[in-house]
Amino acid sequence: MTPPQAPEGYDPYAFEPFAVTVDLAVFTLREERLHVLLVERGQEPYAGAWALPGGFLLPRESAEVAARRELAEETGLSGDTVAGLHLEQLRTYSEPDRDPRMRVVSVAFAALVPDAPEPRGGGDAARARWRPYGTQGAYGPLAFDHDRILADAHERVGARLEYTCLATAFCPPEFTIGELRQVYETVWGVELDRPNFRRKVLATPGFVQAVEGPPRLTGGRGKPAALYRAGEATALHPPLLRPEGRSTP
Amino acid sequence: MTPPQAPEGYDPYAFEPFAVTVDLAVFTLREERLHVLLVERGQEPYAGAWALPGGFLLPRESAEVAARRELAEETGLSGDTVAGLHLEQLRTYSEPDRDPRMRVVSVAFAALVPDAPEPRGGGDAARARWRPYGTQGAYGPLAFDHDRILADAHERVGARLEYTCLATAFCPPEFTIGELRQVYETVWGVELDRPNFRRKVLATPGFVQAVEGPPRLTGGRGKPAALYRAGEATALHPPLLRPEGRSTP
DNA sequence: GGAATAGTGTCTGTTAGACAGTATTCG
DNA sequence: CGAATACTGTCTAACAGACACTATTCC
Repeated sequence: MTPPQAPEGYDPYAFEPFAVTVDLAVFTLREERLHVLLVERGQEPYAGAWALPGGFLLPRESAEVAARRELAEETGLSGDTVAGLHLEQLRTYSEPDRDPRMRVVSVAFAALVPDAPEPRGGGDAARARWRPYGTQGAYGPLAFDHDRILADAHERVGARLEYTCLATAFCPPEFTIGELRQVYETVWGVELDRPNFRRKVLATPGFVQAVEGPPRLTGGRGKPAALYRAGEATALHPPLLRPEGRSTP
Repeated sequence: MTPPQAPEGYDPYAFEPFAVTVDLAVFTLREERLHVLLVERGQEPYAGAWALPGGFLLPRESAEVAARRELAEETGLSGDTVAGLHLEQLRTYSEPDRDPRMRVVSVAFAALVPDAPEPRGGGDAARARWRPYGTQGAYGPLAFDHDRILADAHERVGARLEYTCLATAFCPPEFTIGELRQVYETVWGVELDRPNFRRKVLATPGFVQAVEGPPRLTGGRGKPAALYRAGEATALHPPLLRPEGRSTP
């Protein structure tokens, strides 16, 4: 809400202040593996641990704006590039002790990046690295409750692939059906039947649209594949369900 | 995140403080119509306007705990009852000017209540009323950005009915298939084929389980219907899609 | 009996899944 | 040539949607 029971001339400083931050689970596909962007913490608490990128909301920023700003800072990508990326609010984490220093409420986002340039640029980006998803254990548990946030983000992205055209957000502007299938296979961790996947995608109006021009070789082997662009549709009807059949409870 | 770039001994009071609140979109079914719980504001801003119930997070409360506390306060329901209700985090609204008084970040929740006792009890509950959903216009626009939050909540609940067993949260502990169908029809605003709906529900393992005992008359007419309880499943596979085919983009 | 609701059975067009087979490219 | 990938076609079992029909109750 917004304070119905707040006293009339209530004092903004009456309560212990809350800090509000954004945390980002940024996914990309590199070498047929799902990768996530992590930063190494330089200071306590959790100094030396890996964490999701993120930061404070500035005084006149919404969480969405702050998330895009942080994304640009951490990846070194241009503002224009970041403006076109898929960014989706996940949920808000507000357990009182999630940060030992003070009360921090964090709005988590999931972002999808098509290609994966190694983070570069000044400042924050210097500490950011792409890490294969699922191997966080190799880097020790993430700082704060970021393991939980990351797991939630992965589950959400997997579920969104079923009902939306989100998969194209992982692909470059022009892509082959095989590359699109790779997105599903990599995120879901399953193998899909190639002919059936192709038929399903092409039968869904607005999912992809053919691109004129010469086909492209995939990995140097096999027949060159036709190219497609993302279509106008955002939702998938009927959905493209995961083989096993797990959904978001 | 949680401050990676915060200066080492940073001062929690350095920034203008953010207030953090919860807003609740509480739905119920009364007389075959979807109703939402609204409160009438007694003070500026938006004095006299209707608003979603909600309130500030207490210093050591998570958003979920605060939401259940507010729900109990506004409805007059017991803590035990509220503990069993379906409560789902929607998203967080953080536009800088959503509250003219100060910076307020609000975590919105959607809640589903099976029966609809008129709100009673002291304090806040006195101002709360059930209002038919879709007629907010008759009461003027809601305060703050609550029209938007309410619309988002409705869309989310509708989408969740497709993929989860959520519909049983609108029903009393024992219900008929017809009552369950009413939930879908009312929230979606469509008519469903009775035999097909029945077949689909009974064919989904874990959605409902039969209850021994005598059937119950529905509305005083027709054949008494068998009773069911909510099953163990939380997800619906395959999903029960809306006839038209709109999903969550 | 008429109206209303619960419940059963049946038909049909669509679709998902499996899989055989052809086309094109690289080494 | 073999291996790998793209693409086409076909078969089958399952399912959604439509709808006819019976059963049980209140008026």
